[in-house]
Amino acid sequence: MATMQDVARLARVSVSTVSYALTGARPISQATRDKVLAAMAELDYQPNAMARGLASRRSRILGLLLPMDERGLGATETAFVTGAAAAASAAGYHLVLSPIGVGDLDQLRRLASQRMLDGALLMEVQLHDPRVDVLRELGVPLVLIGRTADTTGLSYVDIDFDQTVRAAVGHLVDLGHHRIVYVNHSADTLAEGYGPALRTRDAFTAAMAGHGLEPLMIPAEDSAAGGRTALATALRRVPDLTAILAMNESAVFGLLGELAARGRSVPDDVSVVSMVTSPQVAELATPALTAMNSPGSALGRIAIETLLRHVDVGDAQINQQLLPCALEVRGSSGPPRTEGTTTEAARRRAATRRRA
Amino acid sequence: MATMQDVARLARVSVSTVSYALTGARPISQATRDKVLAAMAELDYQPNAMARGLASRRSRILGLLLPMDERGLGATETAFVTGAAAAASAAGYHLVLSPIGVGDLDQLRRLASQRMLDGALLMEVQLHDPRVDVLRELGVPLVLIGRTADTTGLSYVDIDFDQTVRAAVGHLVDLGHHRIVYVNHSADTLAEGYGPALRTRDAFTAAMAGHGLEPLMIPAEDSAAGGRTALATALRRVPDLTAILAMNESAVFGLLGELAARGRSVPDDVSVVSMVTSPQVAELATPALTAMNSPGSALGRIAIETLLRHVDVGDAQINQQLLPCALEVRGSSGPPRTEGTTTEAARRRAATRRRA
DNA sequence: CTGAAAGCGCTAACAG
DNA sequence: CTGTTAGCGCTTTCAG
Repeated sequence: MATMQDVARLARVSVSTVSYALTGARPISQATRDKVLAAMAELDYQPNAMARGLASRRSRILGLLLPMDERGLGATETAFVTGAAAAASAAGYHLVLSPIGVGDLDQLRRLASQRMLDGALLMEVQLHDPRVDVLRELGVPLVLIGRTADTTGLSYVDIDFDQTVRAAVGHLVDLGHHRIVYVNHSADTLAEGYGPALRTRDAFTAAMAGHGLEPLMIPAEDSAAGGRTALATALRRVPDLTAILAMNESAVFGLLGELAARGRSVPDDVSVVSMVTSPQVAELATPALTAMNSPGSALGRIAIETLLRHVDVGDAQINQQLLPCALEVRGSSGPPRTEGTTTEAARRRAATRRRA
Repeated sequence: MATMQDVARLARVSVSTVSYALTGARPISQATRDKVLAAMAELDYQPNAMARGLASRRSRILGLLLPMDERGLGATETAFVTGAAAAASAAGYHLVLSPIGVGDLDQLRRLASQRMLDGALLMEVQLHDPRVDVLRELGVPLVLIGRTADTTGLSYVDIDFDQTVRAAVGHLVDLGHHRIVYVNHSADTLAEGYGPALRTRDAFTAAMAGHGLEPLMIPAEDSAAGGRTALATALRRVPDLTAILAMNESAVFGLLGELAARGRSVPDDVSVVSMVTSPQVAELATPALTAMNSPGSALGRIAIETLLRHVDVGDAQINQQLLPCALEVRGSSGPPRTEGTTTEAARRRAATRRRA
């Protein structure tokens, strides 16, 4: 493994010159630079990350703090990670994913106080996220993916839930739907103050009001069973509902299953629109889900760019940015049946159609 | 940020004593150790990772090389990652996930030759995986998750596909099924030599032969559409099939959707068993999928333990280990209808049942 | 524009 | 059992 000494010797310059050629921290004559670069190439030189980090007090490592629950990473999160990794790599930084949630504060504290991280991206941010306090206390720059309750002095990028919900409701209303039910995350999740659940709830209420419609939200556990229960509740409360907006990738599958079991066809009897969903997941359902596609990789890129600005200049400008999801119409949404269709009639028709 | 000097001064010992107290690389009297520990606690001391890494030529970082395709991380992979992270953390190492696939060789080369990684775990290993060559050349210890074609001199942990397939087929045969079709990954994936697809194919052939049954394998694209197409093909080739074994989490959803669309009920008309599937995903389907649960977190733990052995002693013993998946019966498998039931009759009965 | 040299904070001989 | 000290490989003043 060649060192900078070796390069300097071969190029017949001093080590500092090699260093400056590498970092560009001070001007170098073209002739010298060429000599140095040639020597580096010949020796297949790669700077030692630890030595560099020790001397410069910069690890060139950015952490992506990524709580991993048993559910895994959806395609949405993956797109985010991929976008972030590409942006970091382009800037000469390494992005390391650390499965650190709000429960692993000690681990985070260790990682940060060992000066391993030049900066951190927090995913799955909670309204009161203790990781923020830990990182601030240790002086590690950070950018949130999502938002805490109080975002003063914090940079973040997040989905524009308000606009996304408005677009989804607009799509359904344009199709002619009036009785639209919103299936959200669980009551516990709402009680915990999970931002996306709260923000979409409020956005749904506002969007429906804007169209002069009655908003009904039903919480659902993040599972197929939760979706089935939610559908039962929805049908009890609004027997003649014609559309469901869902913000719960797991529940939406149970919901579709239960709809089929009850003989309600999608989208003829009930339209379903899924929020913040990746194309890959939307295509898994039968029929494929009309969905609001999350801007995963753009979100990742912007987050890294913002973070690097903070890392490079300590007091960089705070950047708070929202990106909307784009509507992608697939098979699960369509115009409602004409008024007057009863539940019983619809069921009978569905059964008939199936036998045909 | 306190340094080791500060600790030494406060404890009235030399820096080397502090260092040895920290690493345990040489015996320390209890009294001295207590003094040092007290000083550390008082100063809230954390060793500087870069300095440590430079001096010891050990980064204490293990890389988990994890190609991220657009599909994301399933619950299976997540369990693996979580198990590995826990094991690494317990050993005082940091596990960093790097979204590096076989296409990002340059990035891997940089990471490794900058001496950032003490060792690496490779996921999604291909039969001829160039990452192995890069790491070996650079002297970075590695453990495979999966297997290359030639595994001499390589440690790996992998799923015991042979035993897993045998157990799945056994389950169906015990229920009374004879006409069992195997839905695998795509033809392209097979042609590329993707290990799990090839190994399960062969295991399926062997298992069926063991029961005196005819094996039929059908490749399917990794998507819902692929599953629908595969079902159509399967029914064309074996109109009276009673069971499907699937090794394709995406296709299995399309397959179930198509089965429902054709009025074949699961499991009454057709039993479905999904291989190497996590409980979370299995529960998403309606009915919930009988599945072979992958040993994700155990796999991760064992992989890390093996890797650390290689890191600690350069010429550690090669460890090649296979873990089986465990059968978990849910709603998608059951006894077949009695012989003689025609497709038409089954469809009619299904429709009737649904209206009841 | 270039060189010399003083560290960065820690580990690991080498001495006792 | 403990202390002294020479690096690890690089960055960054300070001089020229």
